[in-house]
Amino acid sequence: MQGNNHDDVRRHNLSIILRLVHRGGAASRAQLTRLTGLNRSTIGALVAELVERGLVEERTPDPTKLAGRPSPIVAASDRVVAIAVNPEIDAITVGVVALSGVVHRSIRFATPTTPTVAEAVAITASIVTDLRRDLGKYSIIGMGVAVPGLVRAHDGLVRNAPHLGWVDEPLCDLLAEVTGLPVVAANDASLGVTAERYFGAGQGMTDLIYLNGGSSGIGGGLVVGGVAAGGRAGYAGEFGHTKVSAGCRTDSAGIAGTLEAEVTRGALLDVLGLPAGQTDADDLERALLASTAPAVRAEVNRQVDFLAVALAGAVNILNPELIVLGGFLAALYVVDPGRLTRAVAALTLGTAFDEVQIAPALLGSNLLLIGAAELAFETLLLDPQSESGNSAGLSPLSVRAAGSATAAV
Amino acid sequence: MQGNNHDDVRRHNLSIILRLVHRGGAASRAQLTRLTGLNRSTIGALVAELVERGLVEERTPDPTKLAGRPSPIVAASDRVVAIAVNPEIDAITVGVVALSGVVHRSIRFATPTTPTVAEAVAITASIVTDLRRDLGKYSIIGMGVAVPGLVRAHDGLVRNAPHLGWVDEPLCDLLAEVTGLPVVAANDASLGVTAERYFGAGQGMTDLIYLNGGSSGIGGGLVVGGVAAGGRAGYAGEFGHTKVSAGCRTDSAGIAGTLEAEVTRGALLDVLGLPAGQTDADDLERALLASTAPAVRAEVNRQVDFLAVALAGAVNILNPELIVLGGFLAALYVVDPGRLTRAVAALTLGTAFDEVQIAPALLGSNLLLIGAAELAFETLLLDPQSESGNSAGLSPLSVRAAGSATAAV
DNA sequence: ATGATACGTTGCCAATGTCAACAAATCATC
DNA sequence: GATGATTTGTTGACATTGGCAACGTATCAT
Repeated sequence: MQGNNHDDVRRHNLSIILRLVHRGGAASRAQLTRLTGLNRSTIGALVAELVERGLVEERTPDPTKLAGRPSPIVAASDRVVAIAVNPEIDAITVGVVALSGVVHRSIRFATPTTPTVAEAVAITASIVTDLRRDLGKYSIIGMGVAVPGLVRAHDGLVRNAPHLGWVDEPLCDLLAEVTGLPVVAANDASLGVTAERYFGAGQGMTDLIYLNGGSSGIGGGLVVGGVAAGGRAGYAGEFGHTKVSAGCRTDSAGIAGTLEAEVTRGALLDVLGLPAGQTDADDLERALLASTAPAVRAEVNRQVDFLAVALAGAVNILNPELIVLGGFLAALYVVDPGRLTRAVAALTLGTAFDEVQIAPALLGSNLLLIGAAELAFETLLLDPQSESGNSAGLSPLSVRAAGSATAAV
Repeated sequence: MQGNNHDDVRRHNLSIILRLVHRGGAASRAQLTRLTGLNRSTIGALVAELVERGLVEERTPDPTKLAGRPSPIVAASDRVVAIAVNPEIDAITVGVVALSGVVHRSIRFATPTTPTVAEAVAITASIVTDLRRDLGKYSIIGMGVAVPGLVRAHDGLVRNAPHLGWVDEPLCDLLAEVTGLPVVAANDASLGVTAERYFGAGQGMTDLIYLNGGSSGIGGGLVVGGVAAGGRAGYAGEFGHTKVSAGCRTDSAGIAGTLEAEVTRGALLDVLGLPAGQTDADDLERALLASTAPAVRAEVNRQVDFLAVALAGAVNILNPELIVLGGFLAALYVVDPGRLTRAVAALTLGTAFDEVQIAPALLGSNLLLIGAAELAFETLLLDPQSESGNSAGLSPLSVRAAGSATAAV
């Protein structure tokens, strides 16, 4: 059933070390020795191989104030990068994320209309071509795409992205053909939970669920037993269609009484009297916190109570350590944390589920870029001996536009 | 974070081979070579070690009708056994299950009243003592307990078994002390899904959910991404408390409108006019299939529709390959498969979830024994080099009572 | 400057799976 | 019934890998 090993040992050990410095940040060789349980000499040899492959760099030790020979710091390379892509209804965002976790670039290309697949591919290809010119010294591992819709895990086919109007589009193949890079795609919320799990609110946890509230609905992802759950075909995490009421409001799939039908950003904006277009998640949160209007409070309470039903259902089934809320759901939680916590507790098996925590998402606008890049890195992390990317290009990266700066191209 | 390996290679390979012959049944050495991708000589050496440890046996080849030297058949031992225990409200069932999958014994000890923990331990200890006398030639690996309630994964503490009235009982420790065997416990429904996954309706699947309807409520278990999901503390799978209606009937936890409140065996028996005590799942299924009364049909439809809400919620979140229904839920499904299938489809994201299948549980009365034994075997399967049980006893096992025979002791 | 401590480096060793050559056991054909 | 083809077990040499112990090295404390 499962393959076995001889040189798999090496691959596995290289994989573990690369994962540790990628996800846990830089670590000394001595720390790696303790974390892995491997011998000092082995760690030395393994790190040497990773350095030779250009995947990690060794720095002179930090001043540690401790006796003994200082241990070199091993850090994931800044030069090994993945391209992260996130198509949305009004823009295509392309990011350059390094194995070290640094987001070198984040380019948001606004589109006048909702992009078709062909447009999205063309725009992405154009940005990538420009980036390659700038990214001379960098090694591009591959491309990860965060799609707001159902993505078939098997081949990255976009089965249905309702808000983009994409149905059965071979996005991965198209992007791979145009860019020559290996391309992987997944649902955006599934990537969100990956990002939060490794770099955000869920660090070190093995069982967590993530719900994101966007302008077009509610999606999510889950990690079960340390494994990002995709389900049979990669469609897992559709929390938005959980039935939470007997009401007749319907969601985007035409199902009545679901979480996505009852809990909406639009209803919050309406009751606050805010315009839909220019209000982002932070604005909404501020407005909710500032408002004392009874109508606002009533709507918040109504939505929180429905959210609690969906969360309680998931908690009873999955018994997670942590529930991470993103987008406007985070705002809903922050406005009245006690109400949601109590409502969930009332609907779950009391004492047994006391330990469940709820937290807002930590990663902001970079969430999806980090998640998509992580997807692209996964191949490399699984087998650091595989051909490590193709560094094609000319000049070094200029330093502008680091972080999550937004720039038209 | 994760340990690494040197001799781990051997352990891993031994583990894989033992798993293959345990779960997939006997296989020839040639088949093992293909399945594992290992070399013939390696398979030879590994199998030899397993034979020496008494974990597998080699038989002369079957007549294969093919050219070439016949390959010896490797089969998991019948002599290596686990004790499986399942306390219920009116009986304690103890089974002897071999690594080969054979259920050597199944002993149901009826109790006049709901057993306390002390009684359950005493009864089990007494049966095990008797068994040991009979099981001379057998090697007892350990004991697995299927508990109808919440079991903390960490240490096997029974947090809350409402129908037995057990709260925070260190059942594992008590049984281990009395019998001297390593004891592991888990929720009964979680073990049910394990059994169905390896030996029943879900063979070879990586994403499935299992719901069991018993006289005292609805529990379940899930396998996500090939891993049996326990959740943070092992409480995952409590499907019974999913909210499915706005009604005010309450479940055993006092929550209104849940699956367990609306979908009950009792209501079916009432409408059928059957007595609660003597009707088992098969009787109920027969009665439901035979009845044409409108009231019965109406109640079935009502329950099926509520069941669909809970299943749809789980499907949207988990995107499983298969839903396995056990106990009276299987009866509910079999009476009108189309209705449940259609109702679930209507509440999930159409096309994307078309492939979800629903099936009744395959394993009958042995389900929990097999699941509990699997739990006990897990240690051995993970590391076949660990001390493989203590064969203490005198005379060989008499051949009576194989299969699922029920006998008082 | 000396010692203690902690860590990297080096060479040797043991364990394990692979490989190739050979032997064995079956079937098909004459 | 003998021969060849085919498939598989067996055996011994081999390569790779991590562990280990001894030694060298870099820091801190006195």
